[in-house]
Amino acid sequence: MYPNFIQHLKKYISLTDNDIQILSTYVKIKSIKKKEFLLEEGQTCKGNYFVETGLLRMFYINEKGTEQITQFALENWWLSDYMSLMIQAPSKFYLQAVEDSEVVVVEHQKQEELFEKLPRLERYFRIMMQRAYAASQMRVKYFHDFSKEENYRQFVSLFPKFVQRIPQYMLASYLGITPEYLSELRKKNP
Amino acid sequence: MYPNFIQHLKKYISLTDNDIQILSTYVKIKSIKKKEFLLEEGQTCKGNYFVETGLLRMFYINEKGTEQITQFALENWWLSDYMSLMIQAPSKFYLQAVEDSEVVVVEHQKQEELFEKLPRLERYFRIMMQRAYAASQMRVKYFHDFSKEENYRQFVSLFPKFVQRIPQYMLASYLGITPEYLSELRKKNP
DNA sequence: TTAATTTCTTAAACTAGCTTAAGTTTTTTA
DNA sequence: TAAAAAACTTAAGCTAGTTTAAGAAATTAA
Repeated sequence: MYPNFIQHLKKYISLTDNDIQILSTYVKIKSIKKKEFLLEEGQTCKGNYFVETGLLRMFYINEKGTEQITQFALENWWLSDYMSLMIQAPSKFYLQAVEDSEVVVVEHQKQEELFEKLPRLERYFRIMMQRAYAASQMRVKYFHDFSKEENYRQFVSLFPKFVQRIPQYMLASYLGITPEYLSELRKKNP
Repeated sequence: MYPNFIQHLKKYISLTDNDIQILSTYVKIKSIKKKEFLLEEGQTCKGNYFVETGLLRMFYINEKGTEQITQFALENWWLSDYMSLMIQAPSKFYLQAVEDSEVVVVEHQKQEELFEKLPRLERYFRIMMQRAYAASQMRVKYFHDFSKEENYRQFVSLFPKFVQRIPQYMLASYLGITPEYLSELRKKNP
């Protein structure tokens, strides 16, 4: 059903077959096609999403009306608008599939019940949130540290396979540069 | 001893007097003077720090040799280099007191034992990490969304009292602008 | 396999924010 | 309370990255 999800859980906490059985009644799997949305601006975020297969992006529309991508999520990553999810308030973000994807959904309402049944999951999610936060602390550093050009070169050399899975204008948006400037950088030194 | 810390915990989880007694054998309080360090570049981060009173900052030295502040932590906030803490590798960051401060220290070695004794703390830290990550998701948005000038005006109007506690060059560093440019912005419209 | 749509490129004019350098004001220390 | 150190200001010249506009190439749908 969702082998990556189960394997991922087992990397951080121990789970019996019975635990997994219980878990299965609290989460569901959802298939979404490329360009479909899990969340749109103005909606309240309903769930925390684990990418079983595929690729998601998080973005918002800025005041100029252009998409600003803030995150991607590949296989084995969690994605959500955690502020909207936590306080159950309308989101400014969109969550959308970049490729046809399978996601494991933990709905907000079910999450508390799930933690009561399987308190060990608090530990798993504590580790996930700490990892995500640690990554975002590093990202702030890179963001300040490097020029846009250096940021681009760094990204391409660190994640070459990922770069092949997304159109160039999405990479530009994620890096916070215009597609025109990215094009210039590639011409200069591909 | 650390009333803010205990009160903060009790906002998120229930704790008996006995729990608090156990807790007290796993954490310690540390007084640090203005400009003293909790962590310096090259050291491995040894603890997670809760600001009982005072004000801390996190920064690194960039390739031009200037300090780049990435975070501040006021009363009731946690601060650490979570990547260094998690993987116990040398840090690129400094953690320093901006004012004389009292911090509650949860040492990395003790943390796992503490979670075994008081598993409920996993929940508390899960919530703390989720809050921190949610805040950082919003911060990425503001960072992209606003010009440096708008970012400055936003910050000052949201946190006027905080702005009074830090020197201007630290605010400039946090906002990612030069002190000279900040000075110009203030002249234009204070 | 053609048309429609989406994505990418080129180049020139422009601007937000930086650099440099010198001077002034405020805070800390002796 | 004087001297030293730290923090802030001013202004001119500069550059990384944007904007605008038009066209070319690649995907997708019919």
